[in-house]
Amino acid sequence: MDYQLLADLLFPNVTETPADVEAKYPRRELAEGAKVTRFAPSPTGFVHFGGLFPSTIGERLAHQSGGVFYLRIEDTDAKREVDGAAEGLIHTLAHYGIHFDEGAVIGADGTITDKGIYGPYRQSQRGPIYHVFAKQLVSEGKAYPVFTTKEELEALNAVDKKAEIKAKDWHEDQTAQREAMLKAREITIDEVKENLAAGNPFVLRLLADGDPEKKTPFTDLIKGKLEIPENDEDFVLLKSDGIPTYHFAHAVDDHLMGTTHVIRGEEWLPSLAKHIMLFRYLGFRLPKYLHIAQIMRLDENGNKKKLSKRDMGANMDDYSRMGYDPDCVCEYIMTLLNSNYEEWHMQNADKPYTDFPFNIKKMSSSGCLFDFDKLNDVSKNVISRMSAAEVTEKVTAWALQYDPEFGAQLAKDKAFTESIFAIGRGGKKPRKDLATWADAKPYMGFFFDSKQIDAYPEQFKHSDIKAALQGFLATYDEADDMNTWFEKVKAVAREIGYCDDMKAYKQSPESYAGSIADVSMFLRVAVTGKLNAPDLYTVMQILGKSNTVCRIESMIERLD
RNA sequence: GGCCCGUUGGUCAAGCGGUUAAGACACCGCCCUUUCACGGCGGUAACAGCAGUUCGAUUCUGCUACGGGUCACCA
Repeated sequence: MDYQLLADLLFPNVTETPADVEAKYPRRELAEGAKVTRFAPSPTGFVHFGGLFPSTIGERLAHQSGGVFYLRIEDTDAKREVDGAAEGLIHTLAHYGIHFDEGAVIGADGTITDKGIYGPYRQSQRGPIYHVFAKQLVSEGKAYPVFTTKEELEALNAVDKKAEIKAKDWHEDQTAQREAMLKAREITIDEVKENLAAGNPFVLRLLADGDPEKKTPFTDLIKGKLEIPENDEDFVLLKSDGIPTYHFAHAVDDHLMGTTHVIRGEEWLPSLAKHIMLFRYLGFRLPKYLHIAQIMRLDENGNKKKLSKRDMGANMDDYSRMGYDPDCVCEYIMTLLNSNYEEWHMQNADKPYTDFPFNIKKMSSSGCLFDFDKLNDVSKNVISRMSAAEVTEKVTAWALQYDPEFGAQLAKDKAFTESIFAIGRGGKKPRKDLATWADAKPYMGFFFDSKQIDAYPEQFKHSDIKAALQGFLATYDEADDMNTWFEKVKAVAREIGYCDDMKAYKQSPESYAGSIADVSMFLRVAVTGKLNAPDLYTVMQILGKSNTVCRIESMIERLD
């Protein structure tokens, strides 16, 4: 077989050599140890949690080492592509603080443009580059074409691959595939000419020389030492439309773009042998690999399942809707990525997570379950450290978008709103009431809306409650300091025969009708409408005298 | 079904041949406290199983079980 002739027949228009292409993409000049990483999504939908994970790792590794982090759009499957998905991906990533030095970026006009000299950064625009290397492989006898008629191709595209594969008898199918593959390898120049003349499309397959009985030792930066069987499958390099498969694009692009570390999900582990073979065939140096474990969820039977796009907590845009701050989500991701992050953070509470010395060795090799409890806890901590002004701004912005009525109330008097969020904030032990911005309304909505009122516990006589409320109003003075205010509440308690000292009350609760705690509760419900609320004195101060008195008076009326 | 990866409390996880097997979340109890939140103290709870190597295995090896992934002209 004259391979050069075959190559010319298959790729008559390709005149460049690999060396020509290499010359256009010079090696990056980077400091020792600098890592070049990338995020390479296919634009088939929104960013999901499992995608933010590797991109965070890539961003950290690159930027922490003085390297480059770039975005490459893997749009080699036109059938699955979703309009606008690429733009959405970039926006969502930016929302979570993931910024790219290079690659496909949103230009000033809102459309995607290339930034950097290693482009194009959209694989659909790199066709000619792939063909140069494909031709090279053919000319070396390392790849060969497999023709189909257009009718066969249509039939192929019509079947539901997933369903078909699931129903397969594996053994039988693999034997048949193997036979077909071996037969296809024996194509002759004449057959190629005939097919070409007939206008039949072809796929280009790699001629695999591996023996699966032989294992190649391989070290993955996360999984550690692995043994992978050599590849013996003549996998597809170029699809019949001339577009490369993931495998081929991965090898060519990551080589030309100078990727030093490939970060991807562990579902790629089974095809690693293919990639190793491809890099060898092409004479490329293999990058380092980090195969990260999948994020899991619990299915209805209690089994772990890969967190898929439709699951609760998968779509990153849902987190915005639920009111999670991106900083909180990033923080949570860091705790999942590096087990020592929390410890570091406790000692460096004032530093941003980007100061954390991210370490590949600390990454877990097994998949973790997504845990909202933990996310909420992390969020509460992050938010508790924010200033009242920051919380005000963020809650308002969130509410304006997702709860406009509430948002308008918050925005109406910014200083008032901020004074509410200032309660218990700023000290050594700040309150932790909010995990999400959506928690704000149940927490402090009573400042704006006095219609929701909790019922008083049944054991208290309305006459007592009423007497307490009236007694309080009789001496209430907004100018009182907290101690004076509380002394007055105590006096009210005594007047209605309740104990004004908790220690004494606990000694013999049966001696009293109730305690100072109950009197406080009478007032709290009247003022806030709730059994539980932040410090009552402060609430009254913020609410102001007329509001406070008005609420108590209307409660007195209700009790009549 | 073949191949690959994984398995420490409910969850996330330290550990890297000798430990009373950390810590965080969740849960429970107590304390603080006019409620809540915060904070403090304490508690329940784990090395999947079986062999082997070893003076000694959570740690090394093998097998089994369970879980996950993959086997497309998808990524």
